[in-house]
Amino acid sequence: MTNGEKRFQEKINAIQDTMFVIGGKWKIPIILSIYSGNKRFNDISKAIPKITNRVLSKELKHLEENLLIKRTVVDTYPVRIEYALTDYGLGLEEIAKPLENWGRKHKKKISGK
Amino acid sequence: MTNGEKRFQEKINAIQDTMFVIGGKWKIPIILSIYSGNKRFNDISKAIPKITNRVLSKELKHLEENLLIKRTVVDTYPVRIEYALTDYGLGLEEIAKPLENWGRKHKKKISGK
DNA sequence: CGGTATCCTTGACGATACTG
DNA sequence: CAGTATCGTCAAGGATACCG
Repeated sequence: MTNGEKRFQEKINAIQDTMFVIGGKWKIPIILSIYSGNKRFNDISKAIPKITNRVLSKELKHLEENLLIKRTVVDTYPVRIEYALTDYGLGLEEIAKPLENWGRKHKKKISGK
Repeated sequence: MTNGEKRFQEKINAIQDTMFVIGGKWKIPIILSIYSGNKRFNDISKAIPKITNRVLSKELKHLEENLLIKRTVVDTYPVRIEYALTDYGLGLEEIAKPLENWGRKHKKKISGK
């Protein structure tokens, strides 16, 4: 494998790693929902049209495992569960912004303007 | 729907549009492969470990429909087919870079360094 | 060389019901 | 309130063979 090919493979791997973490239909919406102030399971759920409990639950776990969000049990009675972005999770802004900008541009382009 | 909610939905839509175009397992590798100099079907194929003809064929069509690449029939004998990024496709750099950078950071983070 | 055709597997996602 | 459990669907992707 040449040097160029090696750098090429590393690029691909890095991007596919990112895709694994934030890819799929729901991860970014969930992150944005929490980012915009929703803390509790049902609040996040309501903010995202059409997501089901089952899927939300799984995605939250995935995001927690990847250190992007933190789940906290607030010790009131009855207990509340709160989700929050970690500092690390806030770093996603760095990629969310470009993705959003590109999407807006693309829509115009494809719709023929 | 409040104003904040509306902006939130627009953000999500823009990002999901982007994901639709470049999401999935192979689109970015294919784009990078062409970007790095591969023009012909079998060259692109060889540069990307494990991709099958069927999948590559479908993805190339998808990318062409979204105006990111251009397919040209070169009139030699026998004819050659050449793929190239469009100017518009080159604009993907704007999102590929952040995705790559974030992926590298994330790998370190998760592997515990 | 540049693909199609067929068939198959898997995993993401959905619907609905239920629970501590 | 914050999820699980169960069952079902569907599309992305894979394996292999073949074609003009």
